[in-house]
Amino acid sequence: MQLDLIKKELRKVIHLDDEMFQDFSKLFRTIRLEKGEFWIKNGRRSNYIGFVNGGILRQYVQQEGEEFIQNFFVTGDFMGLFSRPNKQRNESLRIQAIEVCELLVMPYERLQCLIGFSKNLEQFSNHWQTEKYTELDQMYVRLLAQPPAQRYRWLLSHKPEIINQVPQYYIAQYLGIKPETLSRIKKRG
Amino acid sequence: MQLDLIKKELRKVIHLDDEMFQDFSKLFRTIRLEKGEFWIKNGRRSNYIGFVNGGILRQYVQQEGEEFIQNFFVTGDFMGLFSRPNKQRNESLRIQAIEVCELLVMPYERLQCLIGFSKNLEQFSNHWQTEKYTELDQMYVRLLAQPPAQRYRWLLSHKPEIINQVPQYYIAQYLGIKPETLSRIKKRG
DNA sequence: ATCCCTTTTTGACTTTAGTCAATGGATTTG
DNA sequence: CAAATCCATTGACTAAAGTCAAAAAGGGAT
Repeated sequence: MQLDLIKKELRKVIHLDDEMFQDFSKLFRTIRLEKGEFWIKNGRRSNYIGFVNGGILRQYVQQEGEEFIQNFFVTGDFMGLFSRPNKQRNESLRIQAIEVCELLVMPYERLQCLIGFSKNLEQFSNHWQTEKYTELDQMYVRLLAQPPAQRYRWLLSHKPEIINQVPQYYIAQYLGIKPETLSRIKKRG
Repeated sequence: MQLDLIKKELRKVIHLDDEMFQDFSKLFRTIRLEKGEFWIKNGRRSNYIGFVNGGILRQYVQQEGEEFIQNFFVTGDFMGLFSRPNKQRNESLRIQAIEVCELLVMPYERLQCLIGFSKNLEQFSNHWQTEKYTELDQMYVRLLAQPPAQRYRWLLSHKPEIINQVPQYYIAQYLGIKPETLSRIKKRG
């Protein structure tokens, strides 16, 4: 099990000595998702939090036959830090591997338990909740205030890795436009 | 100071006996905002959390001369439960009283301190963070997936109090459309 | 390389929301 | 009360994105 990446990501946020990380890492296990497989299906909330150790996933909902992407998870992201205490799950929510992915997963309850023991992990949880909220809030304003072409330019300059790794019709679903429109935006510049 | 409402709202979420509430309530003070006054201006994050004891406010950003409303706060809402640990503040964020408002406010640090002592208040904080995140997430999907007319109908059936208390051009700013368009939507039904 | 399948691009046309300007209603102010 | 102001509505027009269908471009597999 390759744990350098998650250690590095955790250490961006909290102090975590090797011994603590040792304890922490014992609770993880690795799973592999093939392209097209789901981590979450039909809004069924996962009992696990997950760390993307490699690959890329999309979180989307289906409405009237169309798919709308809320978020991408790329290598180095944590998934599910918010999903747990959330009662009103969305039936159509799915998280799907866009390409082969390796995830490190841990039952949510265990994280809760660890957090109970360690002030550092509580920081970690708080940090990520706030982080995710802020991110969503900013995306919201973008969607509300900016026309498609600007949203695309933002994505281009702030998340180039997504544009490189993901088919264009997914990008379109993320930007809230049709693939044809995205194609035309790219053409105009 | 009229505290029945906040007590009721708190008790929806956590167990809080009269003695605890007594302690808690000592830390609040009341402020009155006239119509048009700001609780937060230029993204300057407030050191206070606030409870709307009466009235209604709008949270909005300005971009290229236009205003976009992210959220309304109505009687019974808490404000600022997320704002604290948030470094990258948005310069143009404002929260403004749409009509005369009465707020109960408390320094954020004191809440933090109380949370340190009381497991219940930690629950409270967690509950609200999750609540707010979920709400925003659902609004996001609505904005991404639904056309203006559907978004209006949703507002009509789920937040009628907003439609009743707020001028239509604010509703339009909230729905991401122009007032003229909203007018036409209403006409068609 | 060719074939097949998927994705992207392109074109013509339709639908939808935005823009600008004018009108009408309601409320406030002198 | 009339004048002024603010907001909502309406109409004619423009701009933007969606739709549908076809063509072009990639990307594997054999």
